[in-house]
Amino acid sequence: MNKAERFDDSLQELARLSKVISHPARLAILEYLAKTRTCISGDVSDFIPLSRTTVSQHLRELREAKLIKGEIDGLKINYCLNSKGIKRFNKMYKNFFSMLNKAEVSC
Amino acid sequence: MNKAERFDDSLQELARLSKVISHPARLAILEYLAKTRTCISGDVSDFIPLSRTTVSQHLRELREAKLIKGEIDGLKINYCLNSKGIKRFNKMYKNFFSMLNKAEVSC
DNA sequence: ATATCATGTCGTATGTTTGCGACATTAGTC
DNA sequence: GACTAATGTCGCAAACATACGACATGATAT
Repeated sequence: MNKAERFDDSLQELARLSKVISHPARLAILEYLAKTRTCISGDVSDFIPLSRTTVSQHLRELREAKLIKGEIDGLKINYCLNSKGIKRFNKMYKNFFSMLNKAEVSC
Repeated sequence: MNKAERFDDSLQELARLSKVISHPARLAILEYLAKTRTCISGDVSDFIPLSRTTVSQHLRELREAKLIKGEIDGLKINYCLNSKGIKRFNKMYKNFFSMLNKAEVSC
């Protein structure tokens, strides 16, 4: 039933990345990491009103999408924003939307 | 089980809009409308490799998110991009990501 | 009025995401 | 080595999204 593969690669990737930021918990995690630039470890879950398990899964999705990265530091893991991945996303987004914005609209 | 309401309004709205563009069919529809600036009616479904029913549902989501609008013209409906809604989305997106990009990263 | 065309909505099957408790793993501490 | 702390992974249930056929609606043409 998944017919996504019928579409263009670039559309698919933008869709995939958009899906990653389409959950408020994941946006909240990104926001939190932006604020605490010292990339505090997984006590992200103290800040986010969800169980540790759930936060851990959201962290994984963000990591897999390369929007954040985690560095092991003994027992803890320091998560922080992955500027490279974020820039890549921004570029794809901009690309798509500048196309939309340039378009003439006739109704 | 939906705990989304625990999050900030602005995060929720950005998440909601991101979800709308998180499906390649919906991106393809936006791209198509950008190309055929004459906002051809629902023969969008001839272009998109999905059934008319499914396309109609995707159109509705785009409409509800104010990314496109439809104008009834006799029997047909002319869909086209809703620049206002698109700009609003762009603004929210930019807002959020400029915050991320300004953030210092220390790992 | 009835036939037809362009659309939309409903119902439903199947797939995906979310949230979480329970268990597993791995690093330091005594 | 046994203990605890910080994480991660598994497995399941509930919710949500996707896709589509079948039916409903509404405009226009004959």
